[in-house]
Amino acid sequence: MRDNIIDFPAVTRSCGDCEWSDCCVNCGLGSAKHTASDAGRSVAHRSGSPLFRQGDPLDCLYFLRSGSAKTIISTRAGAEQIVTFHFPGDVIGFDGITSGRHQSSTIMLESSGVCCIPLAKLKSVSINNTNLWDEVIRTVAVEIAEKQNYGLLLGQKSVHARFATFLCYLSGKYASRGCSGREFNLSMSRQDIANYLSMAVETLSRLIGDFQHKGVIEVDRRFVRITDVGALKEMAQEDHEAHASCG
Amino acid sequence: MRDNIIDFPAVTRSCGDCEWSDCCVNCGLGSAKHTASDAGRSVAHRSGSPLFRQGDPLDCLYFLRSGSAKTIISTRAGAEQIVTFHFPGDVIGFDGITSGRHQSSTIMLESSGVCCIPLAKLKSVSINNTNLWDEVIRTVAVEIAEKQNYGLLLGQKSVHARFATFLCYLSGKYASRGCSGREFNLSMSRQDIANYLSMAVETLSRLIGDFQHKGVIEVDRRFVRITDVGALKEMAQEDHEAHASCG
DNA sequence: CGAAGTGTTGAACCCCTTCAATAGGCGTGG
DNA sequence: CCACGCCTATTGAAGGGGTTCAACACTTCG
Repeated sequence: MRDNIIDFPAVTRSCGDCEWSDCCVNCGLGSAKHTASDAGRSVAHRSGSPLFRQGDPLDCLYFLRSGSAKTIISTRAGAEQIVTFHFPGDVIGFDGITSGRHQSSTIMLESSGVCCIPLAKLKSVSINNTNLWDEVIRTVAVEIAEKQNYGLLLGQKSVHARFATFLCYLSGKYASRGCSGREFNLSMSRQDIANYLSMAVETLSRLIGDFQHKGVIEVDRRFVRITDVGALKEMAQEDHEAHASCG
Repeated sequence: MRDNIIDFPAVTRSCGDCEWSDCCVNCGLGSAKHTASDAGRSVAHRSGSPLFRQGDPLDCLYFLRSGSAKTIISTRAGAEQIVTFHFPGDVIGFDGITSGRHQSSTIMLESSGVCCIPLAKLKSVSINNTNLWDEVIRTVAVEIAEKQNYGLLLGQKSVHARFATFLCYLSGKYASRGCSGREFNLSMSRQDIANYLSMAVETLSRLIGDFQHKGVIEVDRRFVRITDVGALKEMAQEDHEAHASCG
């Protein structure tokens, strides 16, 4: 049944065909016309390889063309938290602009294509370029709104609602990229999901079993099919106080 | 002892003397010279009054000149979470730009002065204005980084570390605004703090007692004095695993 | 003063974690 | 092909951090 699934690589953004092409050093449309071979300069990253590490100097943002990634913050105490999952079209690295150093580490979850957007060039181009300016503001506004909802997720929701919200979140991400929002393959491990949702992996395992038992989802390894979208959305709205008793 | 405290009103940003004055409708420096009386158009808000509500149409951002505010998200289930506290110099409302509607509600915590920054004007002015462009990017980058740390706070830290982090956070906010980072008055209630830190008010009460007993802080109603900054910073770094046993 | 709101303290409970053991997938190599 | 080891995932039982419930103290204001 997995044959029907359109994976992200199929919706890869081609170089030069994105909102940021005017300030992209890879496709270089902003400066001069390049040959097709230049497109290859878009850096490919393997699964597990870091795009940048917390503390690294920051002189460019990154546009994720294909694949997926996770962004992690580490505390001095050694605790790590995944604070964002990235999908094609995302721009990564805004958090470190003020200090000039990355405030977090970003690790690829699969083989991915990434374009580099030098900050200096972004600035020089977006001044005088209304469309790019709009895109910058739109991008950061989405990021701020998402991180705000993430705070709500961690702060108010039960583990049940957290997992349901996560599935809805993924579903939306895939759907908005032209893929099926009903069935998809997870690009991250259980460990990553549990960390992102701030719960033990064991709890996540139990939740998956629970959701399957309730007939809301079907899971086979990293493949997920949402069989009852309505019920899932409802579960995502529950908070700590209001638990659904499902006999 | 509270007489020594410099409250935020003392560091109020005067109208026309801020990075955003070029696109401010209140001081209006961006368009034409105004008389002193025009400065009064900066809206004053009373404690408890909403600046905007979740779902309201968004056509301008808000610059907080004086006072303080809290931003809340409500779920359909009725749960509410304070996701940000605002202090003078903060720009409020970015999260709703994409949808054109506010994704959250902002309520004043005390009598405050607010300037309105129309989005359209912000855009038209920041095009071709390098300083304002820098300020916009710097502002959103700080907001993104802060929200990211907030996720880490909720996800990884114990209630102890959460409260310690909050005190360090407030201390930094006051210090960066020219006030004492060692002693200040809280502008928010215990209820607000507990909600922001995702804990019961009873837990917060116990923490305050605990911190005082350990000699790290002195608290008298809304007045806080940090007596051991080093210890506080150390406590802020602890996560769920590593608890300091303090005899 | 009395009522309402805010903050504190005590004790029982519970959601989730932690610890521990088992099962299953996958690459490697015999 | 199967064995072996490593890693990921699942499942069960016990324990703990924080919540919830309840009562009390303090402040504020009409």
